[in-house]
This record gives sequence, C-alpha cells and structure tokens, in this order.
Amino acid sequence: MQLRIYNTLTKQKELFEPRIEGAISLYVCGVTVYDYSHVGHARVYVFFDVVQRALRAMGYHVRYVRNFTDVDDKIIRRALENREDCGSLTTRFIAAFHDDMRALDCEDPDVEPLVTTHIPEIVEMIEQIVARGHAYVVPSEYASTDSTATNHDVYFDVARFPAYGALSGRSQDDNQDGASDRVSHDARKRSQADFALWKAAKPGEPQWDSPWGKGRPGWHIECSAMSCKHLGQDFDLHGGGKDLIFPHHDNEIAQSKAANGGGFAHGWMHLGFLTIDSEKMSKSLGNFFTIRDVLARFHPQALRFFLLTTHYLHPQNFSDKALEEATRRVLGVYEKLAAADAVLAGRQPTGNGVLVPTIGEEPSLVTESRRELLEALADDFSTPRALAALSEPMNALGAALLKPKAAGNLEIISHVRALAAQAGQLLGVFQHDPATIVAQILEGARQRLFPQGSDTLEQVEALLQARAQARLDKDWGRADELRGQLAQLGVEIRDSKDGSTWRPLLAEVGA
RNA sequence: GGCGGCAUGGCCAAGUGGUAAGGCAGAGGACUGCAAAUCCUCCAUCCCCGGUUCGAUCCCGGGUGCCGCCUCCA
Repeated sequence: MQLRIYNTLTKQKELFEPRIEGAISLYVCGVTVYDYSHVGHARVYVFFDVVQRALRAMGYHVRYVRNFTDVDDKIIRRALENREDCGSLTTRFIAAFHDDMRALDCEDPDVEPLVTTHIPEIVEMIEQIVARGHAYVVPSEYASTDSTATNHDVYFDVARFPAYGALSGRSQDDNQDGASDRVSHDARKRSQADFALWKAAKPGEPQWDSPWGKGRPGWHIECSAMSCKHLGQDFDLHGGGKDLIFPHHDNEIAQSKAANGGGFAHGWMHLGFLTIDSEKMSKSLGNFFTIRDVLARFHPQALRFFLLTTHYLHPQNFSDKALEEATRRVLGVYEKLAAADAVLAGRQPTGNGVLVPTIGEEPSLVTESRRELLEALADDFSTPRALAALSEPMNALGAALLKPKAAGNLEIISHVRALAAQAGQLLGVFQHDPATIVAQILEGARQRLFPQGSDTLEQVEALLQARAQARLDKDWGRADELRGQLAQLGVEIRDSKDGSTWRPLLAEVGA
C-alpha cells in the first residue's frame, strides 16, 4: 500500500518514501511545560499517536521523538509568580502532561528529550552555526550594568540564509512590512528578523556556561539540536501545530541547515487549529479548555474519538454538543462490543488487543471495511474516513446481535468484534474492555445527573419500583405516567423481558 | 498592508474530472403493551460569476464570506 502524506514544504500530498527503507524517523514539537495542556495540544498528540500506530501497523520501524521545552521565558515568569524554582514547576507539568497523554491512550514516544539535559548539544550546534558564519555574538543588553560584561547573546543572521522562510512561503520583505508591535526593536541585531540562538543570563534565571558566557538557549535551537541528536541530521518527518510553521519551524530549518551544512527534516506535517466558535483556541486569547477540564466532564475515549472525526489539516471546532455526540457514539459502539463479548464468551478470547476470530469465514463486509480502514490511514492519515469505514460493520453487528443464533450471525459477531479490536489498535479508540468503558461512561453521566448529596436518586428508585408494580398489574397508563416522571428527572427507561433498567438520559444533540 | 487556508444536505464531516462516504437530527417501517435501544428504508447536485473541457463540486480567473500567520502559541 502506498503511503501518501501532505508536506507543508511542497504544499502537496506526496508519495512518502522513507530515507531508509522500512524505517521512519518522526519528530514532533512538544509542549512548553509552564501550565496544563489544553485540548488543542491534545489534538496534535492524539493525531501523531495515530500516525505512529498506523506506521507501525504498516510494518515500518518507527522512531518517534517528542520533546519538552523546559527552559523558556514563560516558564521563568510563571516560576517567579509562583515563587518556586523552574525545575519544580516543569517537573510538575511534565507529570501532568504525561497523565493527560495516558488518559487519552497516547503511547509514549521512543524518546522525550528535555532542553535542560541537552545543553551541550545545543551549545555545540550554535558553535557550528557561528563557525559557519551564520550567526553573530553581541554583548548582553545588560553589559553596561554588568561589571564583568562576559555574557553575550548569539543571534542567527537571517540575511546570510537566502532560503529563509521557505516553509511558511514568505519572504523577509513580507515579514518586515507587517511586523507587529510585539517585535521589540533591538539595535544590537543586524536585522530585526534575526532570532536568538543563545540568550545571556539575567540574574536569577536558569543559566549554563557557554563560550559566550552564562546564558540559556533561545526558543528554536533546542528542537534542532534534539531532533538531530536523536534522529540524525537527516530525518523523515517533523510535525506540530500550524502555528509553529512560522517562525519556529522556519527558524529550525535555517539554523539546522546552517549548522549541518545541508540536511534536515524531509517532510513537514502541521495540524489545523482546534477552535472555539471558529476562533483559534489559545492561551493568549483565553478561549481554551485544559485537557483535564474536558476529561472531568467527558470520557477520554469520547474526547479521543471526537479529535479523530476531522481531518488533521482542517480546523476543528470544539463544543459541548460535539463532545456529547462523540460520547453517545463511543458509548453505542462499546455497548455493541460488550454485547458481542457476552455472546462470544467462552468461544473466543476477548478484551484488549487484536483478537483472532475463531468462528467461521470472515464476512466480506469485514474484509472490505478493514481494507478501507487501512487505505484511509495510508492516504494522509484520514481518520474520518477510517472511522466511517467502521459504520457498516457496526450496523451489521447490531443486526446480528438481535438474533445471535441465526445462521451466519455468530460469524459476523466474531469477525466484527475482531475488526473493532484491530481498529482500536490503530486508532486508540474501541480497544478497551467494552463493559468497563460502558460502565464508566454511564457512571460519569449518573454522577452529573445526581451529584453526591442529591436525594433525587431515592426518588428515582421509588418511581422505578412503583412502575415495576404497575407493569405487573398491566396498568399501562400508570406505568407510562411514571416513565414520564422519570424522564423529567433525566432518567431513561429500558424495558425487557427480564425487567427494566435505567440510565441517565445523555444530552440530546441539536435540541 | 503582506502572505496563506477554507466555503459540501437542518448540524458535523469525507471525497472525486464523469452526476457526492459516514455520523447526528428528521420521515416511514420491523421490534415493543406503548416506548427506549437495535435493525431496515428514505432524505444534497457541493457559496456566487466567468473560463478550460465532451463533461467540473473537484482545474483556472474574478467576487463574496469566514479563519489563520506576519517573530508568545500545538
């Protein structure tokens, strides 16, 4: 199967060929750890988790590197506000990020490098850039007040790198014109477009020794140094959010090629933004939700499913309505899988992992679905197509579960169940024990409906008992009336031959 | 001001130079005491105007609208 990936560099979907046959090196820009991550971050890392899973499933050996930026202006500022040192701040938020990723079933990257443990590599790379004449050293802006005057900044000389801006597709002239007022003018820079590779230490800041005195790395150089260290100077794929295209990735390209004398990442993948009311979710706008905010209200599988329903290149709008819909979809699928497991109990191993279907021949709709699932992922990781490929088998499963003993239905149940497990491995949804997830989602909804301390639950129990008696008495009018009262309380009734069960009414979409 | 992206049924969302996946909602049906759940069936000509083409939603040009980037950002 041919793997096709959209490359920001060429603005085209290209046939992807790894530099080394059968092996793929992938670097994804991680988070700056000064706060909890928001759902926009979740979108990026869930997506690359699927990329990584899909590539491995296609038989590639994948080396996946995702960094933490643990030295940065925002970190320093936040630590000061909190009156804690940077190290304790970043340690805390790295742990929080790992918790979030685990909740979302993102597998760990092969390497998660920290800036603070790669200072020698960074210094070495800057030295090379300076040696090749692509950067210059200027005295710290504090030089006049610093009696020793030994600390210096190092700036990348954009004018010496003609290809600068190739990724974002903008010329340096373009940048000059509309340069925002955020750009501080600095007379020590040859061009205002020049960016810091090394920043001279200010009192109280994290600092390391270097040929330019005490200081710390600039924002962009870390990713260059860490990607080259862990993946080599030439590697296959580099990714992140669209907002990193400029300046971060343009700068990475410039400084890396300046240092290496040539190579760097071949393919560039950038995710569209997660939006709120069609506006970019970002910390500066304040219109964001942290991952943990969202997970307090929705099941992680629902969030993950939601994030996969839009192609990664497009913007995706975040809303309660969308999450509620995702919740009901995920619940619906897991309920069918739970029912399938009940039917298959003792006949076929169930639970996590890829199942080996043991009953009969594989129905063609399962074969077709699997083919489409894999093709969708090979075609620029189209997770919406991949999810859509599951619809027909899930419908067939629902139908077969109505009459599990009818001819051919056991085969369908067995093979669709196995297909779901395989899809779960690829996408990271539908891979858990179904009964457990169903219970978790319903329990979450129950707690929202009846917060602790609420006495409504007793009321519900009483109504349920009364209705059960009315049904025994075949007093249908009374039973329906009670069902209406329960519905008012947000309780949905399901009658069956074995009695009635209830569950919280999950919020309706579009109401 | 410069650069770029998007525009598909009530909502969400795939996709293709030859008359448009999937989901939600809606309608009808099966099932049910009635419902719910589940299953079946039905439900679009792809922002506007030109052009290229035998043929365009998909290619080109123009327009309108929305969004993003222009050195904090996933």
